[in-house]
Amino acid sequence: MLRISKLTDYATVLLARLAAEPERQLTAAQLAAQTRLGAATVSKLLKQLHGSGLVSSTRGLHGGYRLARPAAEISAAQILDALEGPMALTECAQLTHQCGIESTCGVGRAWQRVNLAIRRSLQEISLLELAGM
Amino acid sequence: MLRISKLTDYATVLLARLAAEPERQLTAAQLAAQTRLGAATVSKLLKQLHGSGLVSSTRGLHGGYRLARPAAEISAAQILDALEGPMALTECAQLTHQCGIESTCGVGRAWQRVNLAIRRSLQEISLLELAGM
DNA sequence: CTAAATAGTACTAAACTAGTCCCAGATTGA
DNA sequence: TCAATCTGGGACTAGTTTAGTACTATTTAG
Repeated sequence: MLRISKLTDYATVLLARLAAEPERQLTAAQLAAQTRLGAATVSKLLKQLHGSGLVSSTRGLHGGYRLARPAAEISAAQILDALEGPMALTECAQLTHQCGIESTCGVGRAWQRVNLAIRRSLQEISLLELAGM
Repeated sequence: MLRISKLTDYATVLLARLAAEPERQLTAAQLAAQTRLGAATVSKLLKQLHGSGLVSSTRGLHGGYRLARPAAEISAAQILDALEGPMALTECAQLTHQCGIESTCGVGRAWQRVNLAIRRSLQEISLLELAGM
């Protein structure tokens, strides 16, 4: 159903929390408590978000996470990219794929257009809006 | 990665084939041969497409499938709905869901907007275009 | 040195996807 | 009426993906 994974959804919730208090640095445990998600899951997600540059972190005692840049500068597309990799609606739309009927079906190319249209929609929505701010 | 399933992709290929010869009635076996997809899979997909009203069928000898209406009047959104059910980007976006943090997170509502934006994109693309016609 | 954090990796159970198969119902032609 | 050729509707299985957990290493403040 053209669904994003739960984890991506969770990640958005976490980012929204961070966006709500941009000056503070929140630990994974704090975020887990606030969102009622599993601590291990939250931790994993934050690592991933850090890996893709959406949040910055400080280690050690009194460490934690915060947004790497203002919420207004983080788009839904970037969040999806961070958690689900570069978007490709179909396998045909990926560069490496060879489906055998590609030359005759012409459908692959069309999905790419759909892809692009969706991507544009996603780029126009910022974390600010996702967080309801 | 915001991916549609292979089956949906296949279904589009099948619909494109049917769109290419709207006057003929093609059997599942013929379509399977033309698209090089498994006969059983093609059969299953066509049943599904029939169930959701995108193709019409006639049983018995010399039976087969054809588009239920002109390709121009079938949208990508309808195809996705037929195969993947009503689109909902997240579980939060579904009516029946209760996630416990919904009231505070506000994210669910935002995904619905994204949902809508994507849906509009999909509605504007017809099978005619998907088939490259 | 120790406690509190993040970083990284590995693992498991559950859910979903893709694909196949079988048999019942419908229609046609001999 | 009978047999052949279709679709219709399930059930079933293997494979893959997702969600969630656990464990260990590393960093830092006090």
